[in-house]
Parts: sequence; structure tokens; C-alpha cells
Amino acid sequence: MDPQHTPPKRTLTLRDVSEAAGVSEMTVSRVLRNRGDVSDATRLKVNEAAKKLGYVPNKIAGALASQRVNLVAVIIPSMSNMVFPEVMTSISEVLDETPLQPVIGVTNYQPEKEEAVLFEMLSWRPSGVIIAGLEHTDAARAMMQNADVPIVEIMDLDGDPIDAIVGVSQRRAGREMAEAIIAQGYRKIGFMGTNMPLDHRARKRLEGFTEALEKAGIGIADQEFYSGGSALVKGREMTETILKRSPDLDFLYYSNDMIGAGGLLYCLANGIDVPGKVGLAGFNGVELLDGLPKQLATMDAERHQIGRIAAEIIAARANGIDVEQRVELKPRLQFGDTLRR
Amino acid sequence: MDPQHTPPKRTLTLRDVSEAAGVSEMTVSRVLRNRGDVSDATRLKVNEAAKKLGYVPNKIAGALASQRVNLVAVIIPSMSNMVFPEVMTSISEVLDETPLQPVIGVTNYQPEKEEAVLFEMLSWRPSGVIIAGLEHTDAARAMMQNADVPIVEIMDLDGDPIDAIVGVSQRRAGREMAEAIIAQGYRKIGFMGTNMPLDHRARKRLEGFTEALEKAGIGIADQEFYSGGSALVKGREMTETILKRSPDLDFLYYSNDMIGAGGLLYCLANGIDVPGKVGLAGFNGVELLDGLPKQLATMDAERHQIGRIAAEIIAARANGIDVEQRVELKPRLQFGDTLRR
DNA sequence: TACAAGTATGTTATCGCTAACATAATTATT
DNA sequence: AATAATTATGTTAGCGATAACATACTTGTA
Repeated sequence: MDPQHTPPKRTLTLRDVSEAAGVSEMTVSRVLRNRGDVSDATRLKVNEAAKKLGYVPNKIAGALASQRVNLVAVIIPSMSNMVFPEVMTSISEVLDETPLQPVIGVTNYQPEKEEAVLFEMLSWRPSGVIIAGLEHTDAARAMMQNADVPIVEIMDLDGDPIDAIVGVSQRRAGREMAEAIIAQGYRKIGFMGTNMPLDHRARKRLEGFTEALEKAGIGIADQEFYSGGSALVKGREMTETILKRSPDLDFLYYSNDMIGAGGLLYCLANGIDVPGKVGLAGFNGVELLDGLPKQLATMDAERHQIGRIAAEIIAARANGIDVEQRVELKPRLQFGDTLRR
Repeated sequence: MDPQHTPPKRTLTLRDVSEAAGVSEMTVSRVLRNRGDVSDATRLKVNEAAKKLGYVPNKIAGALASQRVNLVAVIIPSMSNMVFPEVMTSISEVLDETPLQPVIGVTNYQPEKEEAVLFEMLSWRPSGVIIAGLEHTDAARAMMQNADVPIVEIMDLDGDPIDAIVGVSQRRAGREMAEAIIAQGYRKIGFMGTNMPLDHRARKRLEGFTEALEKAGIGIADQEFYSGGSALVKGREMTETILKRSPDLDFLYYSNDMIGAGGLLYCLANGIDVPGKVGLAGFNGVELLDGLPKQLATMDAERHQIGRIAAEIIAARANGIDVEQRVELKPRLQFGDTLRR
């Protein structure tokens, strides 16, 4: 350690740079932020001094003084479900064009964790919050209401937003899928999904799905739930289980594409005629599906659009521009090769 | 807006709470941080006041005053490659047990972007940095050297670390895979991978792979590169291309499991005997593979271990405990069903 | 009772930067 | 050349918390 015999490094401040450049701290501050009028000569001097010293500004002090923070809190339930990294990617893309920076918090689908993460993030006084879902603890909701920064709730659309909202109606997504299935003449329908009472979006899709079925006078003929483990494997296993138990099923609806893909692979491996004997459908439109031997029917949840628009709302609001408060995206049904038509 | 006729809300400070509770700001600060001796009575008063007002502390001010920040910068190249979300998940798990909080930055494999992200993050004076890879711009390296916080470089092991390092030797991983393949008698070997000169880990694996082949007197018989698009689809397409062009290949090595899975699905769909006629192997051990009809041979890069250990190093150092500086994990070869033995 | 030791609270001085205003230097305008 | 307008720089006073020290209040004990 310390092979260069560096002096006991006290971290550098504006003052160090200002002394090195022979100007006031304020001038250095102006140069480093490209603010106000500074002559080219001093600008050069300052930049050189800063670079030579390896000065890194202290945003903590800057933020405290200016009452401005360029961070955007993004709160999502999980990183394992590819949906969220995808949304993140779009958010990043948009914010990259602005001075804003996303900061990610993960809740593991736990409301109390969400509350804690939110509290932590709000205590850094971000310029905006993007948060998945509409279900929050009372305290979390109150915090967001009082925070006086733009809040964008994303993914879901069924409920009362705190501020802005961008998403698809999960109920509608479920309903439309059910309607499409019924329209194609399927009647004995099985459902497979995660066993996560706190995944409200999955829950709402199932509600919409069931509701539409009931309207047509049919119910879910059989169902199966899983938790944990490899979704692809679980999809395969659940499909085997449900088909053995209820061999007369003519359609299988999966709450996500990963288990749907597992189910599809099971059917193909076992010579089950898809979509002749059984139809299949999932939800989400994950990229993975494109590579499967048959295209799984699915409904695209417009995740990239959602991320993009949410970030745009925050960016606009940060510039004092007011924009639409509610953006409803329509999930797109893709028939693929597993839902006959 | 403002339907409740709320007073023009100035955000709350310690002072507001202290006035409401009838104590000094310092006492409120102590209660809210559980520091020092405070009587139960005042503790109660303060907590009630804080909750009633909905006070959210200002960590910016706190950090400036205490010169302590509980953030850990985590810098990764991408969110689309599941490898990184997985590492993130492990990091989060460990940091959840501490007062530390991860903050994620994404570089898109661009050195300049990495430098910018790093600068931005260091300007928040984090308690530590976890960064993927060993290749950085000179400026980035200098910043980390001067930052006076623990730096952990992860994933890779072939090169000179700035501070601590946790990973697998990518060269060795490539080499060992080549040796296993040769040992099983395969001789005409094709390679498929991404066309990303800045993915140094993929590059090093290929180098190690080639090197080991050469030592056995063989070279790569044919190769194919891709960029962008669905990896699964690309794997399928490249496999078709390469096998049509070089029908005598008896082994296909893929730089990642996703394209490997695509290749496997192609072979299965086209009745190609695996691993009889052609053997296949990928790299990474993604969960997805467990659900495929046949298990793809692969090498697990120990991503969860890496994330866990990196976070532990930061956590330990934050507490002044010095720990191992270099942790080499050994990639584990899994033969699966596509590499005969 | 008196004094030490501990417990509970308050006071003061930063932390490193920027907003806002003040002043100096330069250029334009008549 | 004198004054206004513009440009370039400096000065001062916080931002909202906490560290460190100071003080007041208990309690115990000889």
C-alpha cells in the first residue's frame, strides 16, 4: 500500500482546485458546471488544474447547497424476472439523454421492503420516483404524496394512481386473452401460475381471465401453482401434472411466458398436437420465445414502452413541463403457433 | 392540485420535528438514528412527532455532516444479459443484512460510459465500488485508485486488480472446456460467439480455448459471430449456417448458454444426433438450461458466489475489517447431455 | 449530605458546495 | 471621454444534518 509515498490523502475540495488555479472557489464551481460567464483563459486554467489533481466534485455538498439532485428512484419487485431489467433498460436509455440518473431499489415483492426502500430513497431527495405497481402500504403512499416530486407508477393500470401512471390494464389483458381463447372454440381450460399472492399484476390478470370465462358460462377446469425454482422446469412439470390429472383439457393458460415455454417444450417432446389437441398461451412476450421451435401465443405487456414513457414523464417534469398523467398502453395479442385461428 | 388546501409545503427538517416534540434538534437526530442515550419518554415523544409530521430525514445533509454514505456503487455492463441481474441479486441479498445500499450503474460495454458512470457515482462518495471486469480507461483507473474506498473488481481474474478482486479466470475456463472436449475425442471444433470486441471476458475465454486447442495441435475449424437480436434465435441460425458450411464439424462451442440453447434446439429439431454426431457446450450455467429437453454442457461461472463475496468484502471493509484481496473461484464443468464422456 | 459517576440533553462549529448579491474589468455607445 | 451595458470574478450566507464538547440532571455511595 502507498508505494508512491503519497501524502496522507485528504480528499480534494473545490478549494484545492481554486488554489491550484489561482481563482476563487466560485469560479471553479462555475467552470465545472458550465454555468455563467467565465473567460476562456480561466476556464482552461481551471480545467487543467482539476484534471491534474484528479478532482472529483462532491455531489453531496452540491446537492445540499443547490437543493437539486439528479437521481431518479426506480423501485421494482425483482431482478430475476426479466421483465424488470427490460423496463430498466428503457428507462436508462431515456435518462441517458438527460442529466438524470436512475437508482434502482428492489423489493422482492414485499410491501414492507418496498416501504423501507422508498423511505431510504426519498431521504436522498430524488428528482422523481418510478415505482412498479399500484399497491403500497399506507405509509408508503403517504410518503409519496408528501414528497413533492413526480411519482410514476408503472406496469399496472387497475387502481388509483398517486400521481402519474403508465401501464397496461392487467385485468383487461386477462380478459382479452380469455375472449380470444373462447372465440377459437376452446372450452376446457387449465391455468398455471405462480403462487405469489403479492404479485398483484398476475392476480389481476387471472381475475380478468376468470371473469371473461364466466361471462361465457365456463370456468377454469383445472389449475396448478408453483413457487421458486426454474420457471422452465416448473412449466414442464406442472403441464405434465395437469394433463395427467385432467386429460380432457383443450387449452392451457400460463401466467408467464417462461412456464409457458416449459409447457410447450413438454408438449412437443411428448408428441402432443399443439394447437390441435391443446392450445397454449402465456403472457409477456419475452425475447426468448422467438427462438423456440413453435411460437407461443402471448400478450406483449409493452415493457419497453412503459419504461420509456415513464422516464419521459419524469424528465419532462424535472424541466417544469407538465405532461399527461395517465398513459394506457394496449397489450398486443400474438397468436403465434399455439393458439389456432 | 392542492385540494386539501395544504400550506405551501416547505419540506420538513429536523427543526420542525424538534419544535413539535419540544426538544433540541440534536436529540431528535439521536432518536432517529438510535445513537447515544435518550430517555424513553423523549424517545417516544420524538418518534410520535416524526411520524405525525411524516418526516423523512435528509440524507444529503446527514452525509455531508457525518462524512458517511451508506451507498455502494455497482457498475455492470448490461442488464439484458441475465448474468448481471443475477450477480446483483446476490449483492443485494448480502447488503440487505447491513446498512449499505447498492446503487447500480450500467455501461453498455462502453469504456467511456463506464468512466462517466464511475465519475458520477464517486461524486456521491460511496462506501465502496463493485465493478465488472478489469479493463478500464486510464482515467477510470486513476479515479478508483484515488477514491480511498474499497474497490472490488468482479467476474474476471486475468489481469492486475486495483484493489480487491473476485472472479473466475476466463482464460482458464476456456482452456478447461477445450481440454474436456479434446479428451472426449472431438477434433473438428466450431466456435460461435458475440461480435463484441469490448466483452473482454468472452474474448479471454476464446483465447484460453484456442490456446488449449493449439497445444493439442488443433485449431478452430470454423466460426461464426453475431450481434444484437434474440440470442436463442441467433444460436439457431448460426448453427444452421456453420453446419451447412462445415458439415464435418463434430463439436460446437458457444460463448454463452443462450446461443448454445438455440443451437441445441436446432439440432434436436433437425434430428442431429447430440452428442453422437456433434457435441455442444456453452458457458454460464443459466437457469434456463435446466428446462431444455437435453442438458447443455456448460461451465458455471459462479455468479452468485461472486456477488456474495464481493458484497461481503465491501461490508467487511466498511467496518474496518480487512479481508482477502483476491478470491479465485473455479468454474465448474457440467457435462450435461451434450458432451459425451 | 456531599461528591463522583453516569445519564440525558443542549450548543457550537463545521461538512463542501452553490445562490444571490456585490464588485471589478472590459467593451459598447453617444 | 464619460457613462451605460456587458462580462468576469469575488464575497457572504446558508443548505440540513452531525461530531464534539459542554452542561444539567439523576442516582449511588461513603
